[in-house]
Amino acid sequence: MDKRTDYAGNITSKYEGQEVTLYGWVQRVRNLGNLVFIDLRDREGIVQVVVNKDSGEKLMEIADSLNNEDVIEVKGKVVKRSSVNPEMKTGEVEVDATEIDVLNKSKVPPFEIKDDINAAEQTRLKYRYLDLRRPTLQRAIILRSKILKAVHEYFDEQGFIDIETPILGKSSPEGARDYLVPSRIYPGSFYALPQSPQLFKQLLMGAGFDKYYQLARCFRDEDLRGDRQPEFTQIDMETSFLDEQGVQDYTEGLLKKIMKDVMNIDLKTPIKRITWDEAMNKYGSDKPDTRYEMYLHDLSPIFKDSDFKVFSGAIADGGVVKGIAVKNGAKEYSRKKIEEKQDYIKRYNAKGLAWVKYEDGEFSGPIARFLTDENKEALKKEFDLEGGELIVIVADKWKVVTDSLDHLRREFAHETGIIPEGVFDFVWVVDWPLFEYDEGLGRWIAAHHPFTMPDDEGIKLLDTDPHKAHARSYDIVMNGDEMGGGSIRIHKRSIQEKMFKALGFTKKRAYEQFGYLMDALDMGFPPHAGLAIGLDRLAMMLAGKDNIRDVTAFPKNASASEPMMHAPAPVADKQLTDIGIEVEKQYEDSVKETEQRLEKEAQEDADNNSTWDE
RNA sequence: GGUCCCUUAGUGUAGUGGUUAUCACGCCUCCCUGUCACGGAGGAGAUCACCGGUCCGAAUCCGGUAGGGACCGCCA
Repeated sequence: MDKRTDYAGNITSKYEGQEVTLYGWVQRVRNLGNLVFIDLRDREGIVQVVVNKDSGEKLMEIADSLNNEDVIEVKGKVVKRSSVNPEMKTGEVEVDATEIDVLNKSKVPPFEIKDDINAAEQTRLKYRYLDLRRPTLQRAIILRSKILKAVHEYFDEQGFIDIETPILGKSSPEGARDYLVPSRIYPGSFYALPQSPQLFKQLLMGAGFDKYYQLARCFRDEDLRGDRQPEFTQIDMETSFLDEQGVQDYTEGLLKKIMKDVMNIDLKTPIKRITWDEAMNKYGSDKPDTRYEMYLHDLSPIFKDSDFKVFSGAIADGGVVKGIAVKNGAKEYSRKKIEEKQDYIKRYNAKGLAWVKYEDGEFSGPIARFLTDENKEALKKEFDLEGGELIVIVADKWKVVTDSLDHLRREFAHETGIIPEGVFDFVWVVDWPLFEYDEGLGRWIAAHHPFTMPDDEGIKLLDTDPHKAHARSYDIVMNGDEMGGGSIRIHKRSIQEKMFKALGFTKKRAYEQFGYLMDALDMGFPPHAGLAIGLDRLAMMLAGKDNIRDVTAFPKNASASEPMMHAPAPVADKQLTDIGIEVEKQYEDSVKETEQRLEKEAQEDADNNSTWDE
């Protein structure tokens, strides 16, 4: 293969007059009879190749025979175009071809390789290598690579040491479900893939490495979402002898570099801070979108004695009444539209959505008649009403109210177009509770993880009233999405033991699970703290995508399967025998079905496409 | 574990009981020397996901299965 002069997408006027050799894919052929234009595409962009009858009959024949996605080598001279295309980076020039070699023909692809397609997720994933040819995905994957580069550079500059931790680890019942890996040598025993390298990185502090970082693969066997994959990458860091401020400074330095190197944006630091309490009260969320206001207002004082039992009753039952005012929402939202939202928030267990409109000095809507003059004045004052607002109110248990209004706030903001574009608004959420109550399990669990240091007051509370304790933890949030989080860790055995006790561990179980950690803490373990940033989500936000799959080269679909290679898939009986595992009877049928489906697909593929003569 | 939704040429879609199953892009053939979402003329391409039921008649209604999507739970 001859040496490529440059990427097709880089052939600008600086190559004018030069003979060039290019490789790439045929994006499009425009055949005008005795004049043929070929758009040649590679990862950097597109350049126009031109062939006409002066180029010779043979070249015309080749040009005429080209199909989309054929891979070709083009030699030719870069010349000025007679008509410039200002839309293209390479639009001032074109390549007057002297030679075109077809390196590999392409069948007609299942979808076109261009940005504005909307092929089904399934099809895109099945032909992922084609999907990844699309410029928008190439840009996203390249952007991700730039983030990785900035991360490595930053931590190296700051004296951090990149240390790999095991992928085959030990299962721990805390937190998310583990992916288990059966052991052949110890049939019946299992490794677990790490949910995060949490304990390893702490132990590395114990080992004296002082500043650690890693681009760590993490695995969680939980249901997927648009922003959640079963395997993902964390930008993981841990430091010794630093408090919150120290870790946050490093984080801000990192984010500043990423924003500059990748986006060419100067991130202002220090990043503002908001307490967890304030975030919950003003935004209804522990990951507040701070790009716009539309705050939640506590209306409980206004309605606690109201004749409207929905409100006063909720308060009497220990709940709250909160609302948001949507500017210009009165005209925008019909009764029907509001009722759709009411239906939606039922999934957060909301019983209903109360609403009033304020227009021309008058309140209207279904609950307007319950409002006393005093209520009306109070609402005007509370929301600083100007006219034209839609006010929506939820009265319920605190959690239901915040969940519902968080959702509504985001949706109203989106729909009324008040979210500024191109803004990356970071905020630290600090002063978290140490524990949260898990309704499902019916017990208290660690809000962050069990190795998080309580604040000074919290350490005292561990003995008396642990669930009121606050944690020395912090999350970094951007545009309403959690980017990362971390904490000061516990570095003393006594506190760690109290923590396990408060979480309902028995001494026996704590030592079975984490004895090695507590032993380590007793042997000169330094105070330490750290943080992890979710790389995938950060890349997704910076790439302007709304789905994490678009910044992951080979993602799983929403049902945690991968339609190209077909993972997960049944394995040979011999493999199961080796590890001493038997598939339960109840799953035999579905395993067989899957096997048959995969076999059939492979057979059809071979029948239709194979060149293999048997 | 739960709720809701989807499945019609290669792709995206229209189609609410009787149609020759709609349209666009793509594909194929021919014409065309300045296109760049080229243009023009013509053409091929769909057992309407699968199985069963209701009906004189089903892409359409009902039930089931499979595959897929969104969300709640779960997950930081």
